[in-house]
Amino acid sequence: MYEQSLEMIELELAILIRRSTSNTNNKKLWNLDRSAYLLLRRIATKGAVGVKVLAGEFQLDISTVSRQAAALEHKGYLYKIPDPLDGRAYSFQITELGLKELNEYKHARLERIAELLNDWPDDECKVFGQLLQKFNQSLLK
Amino acid sequence: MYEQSLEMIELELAILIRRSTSNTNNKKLWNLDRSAYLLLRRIATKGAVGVKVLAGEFQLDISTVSRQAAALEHKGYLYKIPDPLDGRAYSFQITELGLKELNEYKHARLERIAELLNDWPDDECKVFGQLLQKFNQSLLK
DNA sequence: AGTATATGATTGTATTATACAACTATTTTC
DNA sequence: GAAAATAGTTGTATAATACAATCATATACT
Repeated sequence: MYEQSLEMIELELAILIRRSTSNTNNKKLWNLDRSAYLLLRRIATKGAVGVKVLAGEFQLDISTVSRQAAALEHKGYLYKIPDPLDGRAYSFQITELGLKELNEYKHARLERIAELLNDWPDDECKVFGQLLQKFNQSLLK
Repeated sequence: MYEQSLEMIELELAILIRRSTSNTNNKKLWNLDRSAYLLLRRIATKGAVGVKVLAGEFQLDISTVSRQAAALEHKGYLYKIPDPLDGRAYSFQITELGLKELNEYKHARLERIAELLNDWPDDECKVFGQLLQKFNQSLLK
């Protein structure tokens, strides 16, 4: 009984990752994510930070985040602020353009997901969100 | 109310994909997946098929699957069977070694996930599995 | 104060997963 | 039997990632 749920979760997680990382379908809806989306979102909601902190939060290598942030800076979505207390350090802040892009992208994602869930009852959506959150929290440990 | 659940699902899905595709933590537990695991699993449970069918099922490009299958063949996990009716076509079948590898890997995954869910009540596990499955099905459309 | 060590960030290099395009060898259609 | 379609592979390019080396500045030690 429990074992059966476990197997189901195991399989469905594998499938979810598989479908979400194939470019074929979702193209720009699940792929910008992995790099830019959460980064922009993090900065937009919790303010400027340096790459070290970001890398810690995302559990990515610092070099990876450094490149991502540099790419976003290059696109004009982020700008660098030198740390006044530490000559080595910078933080990245989001620009107006970055905020605009972020909101458009988020909006597109919400629309797409709403479409997927359009025949789901409200309480299932609620539970699904909560369980995903709970699962993600467990992944941090 | 509904909007709030939607936003939560949207965010948590992004986080789940993010965490699952970083190499840092899970290393070999979420990364072999994307390529080999579901492929081996598919062949083990539903029998030999060619790359075209696999690519269709996984919504990947045929060339991608062709390389993945070739890699697994090279490792001795799969072997190629020429189609007796069509000189162009092959199907891949799993070897004893492939089956062994698949089971070990699956076992490791189940263990890891059981660990993550160890304090979840049975009914939450059950619902989580069902909703993941339902969501994945909606992704096919 | 001056050297050694630690730290924040970037850059070089390699790997993996992917897609698209070109190609080969067969098969199907007309 | 020629033309078109199809199964699969291989060439080439891109994106996301990690690890190692490096640079510049800070901090710690004596």
